[in-house]
Amino acid sequence: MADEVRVRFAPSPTGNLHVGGARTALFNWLYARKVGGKFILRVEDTDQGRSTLDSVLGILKGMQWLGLDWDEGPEVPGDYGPYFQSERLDHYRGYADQLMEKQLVYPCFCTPEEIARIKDEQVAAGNDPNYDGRCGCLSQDQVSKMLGSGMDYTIRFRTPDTGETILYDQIRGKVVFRNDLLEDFVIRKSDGMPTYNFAVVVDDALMNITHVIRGDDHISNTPRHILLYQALGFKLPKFFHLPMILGSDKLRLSKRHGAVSVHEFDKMGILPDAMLNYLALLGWSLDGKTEFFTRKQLIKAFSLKRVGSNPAVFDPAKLNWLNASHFMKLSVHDKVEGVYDIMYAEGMDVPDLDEDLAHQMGKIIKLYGKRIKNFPEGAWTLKPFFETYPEYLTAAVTEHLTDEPAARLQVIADRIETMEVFCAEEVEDVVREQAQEEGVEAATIIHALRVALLGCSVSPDVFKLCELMGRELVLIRIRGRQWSSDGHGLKTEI
RNA sequence: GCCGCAGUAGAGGAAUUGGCUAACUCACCACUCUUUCAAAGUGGAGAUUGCGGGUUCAAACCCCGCCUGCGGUACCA
Repeated sequence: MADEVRVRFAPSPTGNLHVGGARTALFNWLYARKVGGKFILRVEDTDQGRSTLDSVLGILKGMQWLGLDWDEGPEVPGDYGPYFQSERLDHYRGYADQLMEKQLVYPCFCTPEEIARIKDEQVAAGNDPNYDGRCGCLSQDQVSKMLGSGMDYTIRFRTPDTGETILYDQIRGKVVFRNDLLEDFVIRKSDGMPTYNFAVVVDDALMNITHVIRGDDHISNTPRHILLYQALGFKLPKFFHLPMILGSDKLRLSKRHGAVSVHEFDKMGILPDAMLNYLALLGWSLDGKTEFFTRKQLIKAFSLKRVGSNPAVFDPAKLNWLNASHFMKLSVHDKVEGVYDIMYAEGMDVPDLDEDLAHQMGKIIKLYGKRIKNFPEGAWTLKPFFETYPEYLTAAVTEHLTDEPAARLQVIADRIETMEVFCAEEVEDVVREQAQEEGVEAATIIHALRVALLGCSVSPDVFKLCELMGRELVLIRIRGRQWSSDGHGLKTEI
């Protein structure tokens, strides 16, 4: 099992699971599932000020919604736990001590203010604003004395002054960093917590992570990580730096661009599989042609070799299109359930979902076909079928339900009432006959009828609609109200 | 400022990695059919591959310079 692939997603709980994080998680998960490795979820909560339990819960929920199951992590015990960094302090302390013994790190007593001043001075002198490593030159005596006095201190890593650190990134290739440009960086904060740069390295090594797949915002931190791996005598994992996901203005994706956290997409009616599919297309492609993937197909097709290196703009329109493709593949049964859930959640007036209702809803959904592209749309589409009167759109009434056609509908209603068999074909016959008798286009009656029935001017075949609504409801809608011809919708209620 | 990454139609993104007219998808436009709408049919437009040089018979691809965006330069991750 020495060669087992182990990858991880390591979010910091400072907010909900967001598109960028979800994509990173997805690529790790896909790779693990593809090669039969392990996918680990680790919570990086070393920032005591910003980490919250709510965020942890939100992230777990987001992962679960997407169906990105982890093999080790919160709620899933494993051999490498705990999986919260705040519970792994002993490890960091142990390795920090080890480095201290080897003189590879040193305590730094400078306050943040002093550091800022040092850097300002350096800038003023025309140098790079790097910490000058002065505490690294303190004598043993001085150090013990200051330590004894109970002063706050951080621990800094002594970076080499010469040479280069080379990252062989599996996506970008060779990236060279000059060591003299790296300042002695902090590995432990004065509150005793490790910094990110230290904790990732210790944890990735201890958890036997073989492939580090993360956002490319970490690429500049990687030389620090490599130096730490070397200092600690750990074996280097393979690094993959994924391109960023940007907003429409090519700026880092944020709330300004609309929905960014996965639960918002859930609320919009995006299906988890569609979200996964779309996210996969951001930075990865199979052949540039295939765009639709089920979860299974994605696992099968995915390859880190086909991950690109240029940032991608998040396009909600394409997400919606892809979502509709996934939605269309759903069974009627699934659509009914999803639509019902939303109707219920939205407080629409629906009876309990029994077999009859499911059957009825299924028929409507089938009739609407591709017009319904997601659950919320379905809910709003079905709503009028469960009310006495729909909401009448003024524009629709004004256009199609003026006095004349409205009057014609009353005649139609009378004929509908007396017809022997109430069905689509019969209603259509009646409407067409009526149109012919009055010498008008059937379309004008059809349009009027549609608006009378639904309140809007868009729907599938009206006659089939009638059949689904049932004679009683159709009559109520035609006769129950009068419409104002001045364009202001309803005039009176009878 | 310094260091790093990236730049192919509006967006995603292909191009056997030096070789045909730079694919394909979304978005957009037009026309058609219809009972309105539609992811229904048909067609269309949109790219000096960021810019400028160079190497070559041949450059999206290699070399040099520049520009732009982003990231790092934190006791954030």
